[in-house]
Amino acid sequence: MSITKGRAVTISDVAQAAGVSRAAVSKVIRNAYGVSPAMRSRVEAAIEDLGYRPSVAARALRGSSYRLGLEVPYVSAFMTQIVEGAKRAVAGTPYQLVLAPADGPEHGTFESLADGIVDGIIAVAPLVDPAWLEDLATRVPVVMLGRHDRPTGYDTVVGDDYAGTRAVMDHLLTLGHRRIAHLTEAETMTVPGCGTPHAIRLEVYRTCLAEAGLAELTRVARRDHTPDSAQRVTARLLAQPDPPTAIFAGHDDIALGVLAAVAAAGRRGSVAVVGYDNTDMAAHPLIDLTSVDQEGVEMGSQAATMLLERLQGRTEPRSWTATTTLTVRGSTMPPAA
Amino acid sequence: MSITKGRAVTISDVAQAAGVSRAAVSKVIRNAYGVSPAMRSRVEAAIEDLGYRPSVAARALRGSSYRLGLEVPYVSAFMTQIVEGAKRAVAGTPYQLVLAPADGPEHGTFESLADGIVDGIIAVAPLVDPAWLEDLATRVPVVMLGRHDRPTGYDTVVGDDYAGTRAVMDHLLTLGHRRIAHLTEAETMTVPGCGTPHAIRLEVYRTCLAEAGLAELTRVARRDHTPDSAQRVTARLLAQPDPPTAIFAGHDDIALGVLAAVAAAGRRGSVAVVGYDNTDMAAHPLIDLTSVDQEGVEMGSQAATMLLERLQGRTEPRSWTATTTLTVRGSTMPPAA
DNA sequence: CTGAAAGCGCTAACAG
DNA sequence: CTGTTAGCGCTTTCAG
Repeated sequence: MSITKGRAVTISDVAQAAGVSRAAVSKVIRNAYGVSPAMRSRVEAAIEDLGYRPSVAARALRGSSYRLGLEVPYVSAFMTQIVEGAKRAVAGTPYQLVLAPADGPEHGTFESLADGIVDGIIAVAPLVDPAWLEDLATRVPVVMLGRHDRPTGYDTVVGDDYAGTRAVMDHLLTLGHRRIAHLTEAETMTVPGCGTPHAIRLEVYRTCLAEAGLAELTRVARRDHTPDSAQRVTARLLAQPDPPTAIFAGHDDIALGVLAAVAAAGRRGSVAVVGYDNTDMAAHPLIDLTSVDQEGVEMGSQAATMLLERLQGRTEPRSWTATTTLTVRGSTMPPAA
Repeated sequence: MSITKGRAVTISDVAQAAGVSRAAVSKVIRNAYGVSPAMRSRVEAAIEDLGYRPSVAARALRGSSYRLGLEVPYVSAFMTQIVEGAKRAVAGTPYQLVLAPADGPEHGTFESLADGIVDGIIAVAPLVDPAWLEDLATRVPVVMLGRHDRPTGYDTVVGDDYAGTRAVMDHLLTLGHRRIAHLTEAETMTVPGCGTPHAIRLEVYRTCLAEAGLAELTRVARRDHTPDSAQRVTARLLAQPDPPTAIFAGHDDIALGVLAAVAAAGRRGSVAVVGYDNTDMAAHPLIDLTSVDQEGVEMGSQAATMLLERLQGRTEPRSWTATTTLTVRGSTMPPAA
């Protein structure tokens, strides 16, 4: 790789160095049909020599950028799983993965992000308007991760939040808990019928309690986006008269806050806590959190694979649902006598 | 926002709809000089109406893409801090942050990532060849995060690994520890003199022990990239004759593995453990890890700010060093009697 | 099998 | 103050 000063080397430089036309170079790069072996090797030598790299911008303008955009609403342990899976699926293909972090709690920033410079988009954005996504999907392939819609224009990858939540509630009820609280995200994330995972977990939580004849013991708490919110909300919950004997957290990050509050209240081991996502921390012996595994890595991998399929021409929508498994650990126990 | 089918709306569509030239539209978008208020509002209406968004690819080809690339070698809690800081610095500017995860432990993938489609690059890549970076920096502004070189062509942001490590060792030695092991990354990451944080932490660890007359008690262990490696290495350490009474982990993620192994060995509370980065988990009451804070969020913010300065024309290299603070928690105690 | 030419959507000069 | 023009680097017909 040679050291070039200033301006980047373009396809013209390569063509000149190899004594061929720009089109010829283009063909070599893309392994296109109709290049003589002799020319190919000459061009490849020139490319190597000059340290040429095709301009993504120019390629994108003309056709594809070979970039896949992964929109992440926030950075969390679960997102790490998704990213890991997507990385694996993309490895070995000519595509590169690019992450676009949503810049804050405001909506709509999604649109401006990867858009225009990627060949396809994986959206982990439970709050984007489905109609808007359908529109976007007419222009660029889209895979939506984590919502239970059945769209026509794009693919979806979801966890089985119904089964997962039922497993949680069955577990807690079987242990003998009756005062089971649910600590979830802000109301905007759980609007009934909006199809987000948290909306469904909440709905199933309610249903399960009702089925067990415990509807009046339903207790839903929400965290906000301030630091340690889950912890403070839990503390308040535990300080109430008839405090819950079990707390079902919307996901592991929330559960960590719950565990912190439980520990701070000196109730470690006597209040059952369940999380969701089975992140690495849940398995840590000092945390030892019962949690629902929903194959996060596999979800990311499936999403990326579906996107690649679309890029290869598939047009009919597909949907993939992850299997959930309740991983029981030390954070759940029967209610204190 | 109207629903467009298929092809995206271009600047020509807007120009036509507003009855002006494409150049006029371009000027409006960029707030450039020389547009009458009347025309401006007409154009803005057309933009709104058609749901026009400028093509990043086309802009990049011509000039700037308004994208800043943040190269992350791996997704971790510390990276989360960096990203958070960078996001804050970029908020309110016309720039968007884009993350490029290195695709695996192989080297060199860095180059192909954000490159070509971003106006500037923040590299959190301790293993990239500095000469190569200097070359890259002649073409696009670069801020290197986390390495103690004094380059000429780009900016750097680092933590004070000297002071941070000294604080750790002083703390442990003052507590009375003598058999202090250091659990760090693979050898490639700590090549002496290579300027990575881990190389320096290792070097200072050695120096401090030597200064304390304990050079022969130096014990360096390394984790590899397999899952739970830190945990297994720690278990081995603890099983040795004369096991260490304190373990200084290269960063918090390693420390979590150490804590797990210590807990598994039933030695919780009798083996001191120190981490680095002061991530969220370190502060969790169930983890309660003594750790060095190096202002991760501020580092990310500084890096992005420096990049923006470069984009505004600064050319002389700058460097910023974060302050380190040892946060003492329950994971460190005097050696067992 | 190879090269010439026409744009992709946008911006930056310049001309009106 | 507004419009015309000439590319940015690449891919893609279409002739040679």
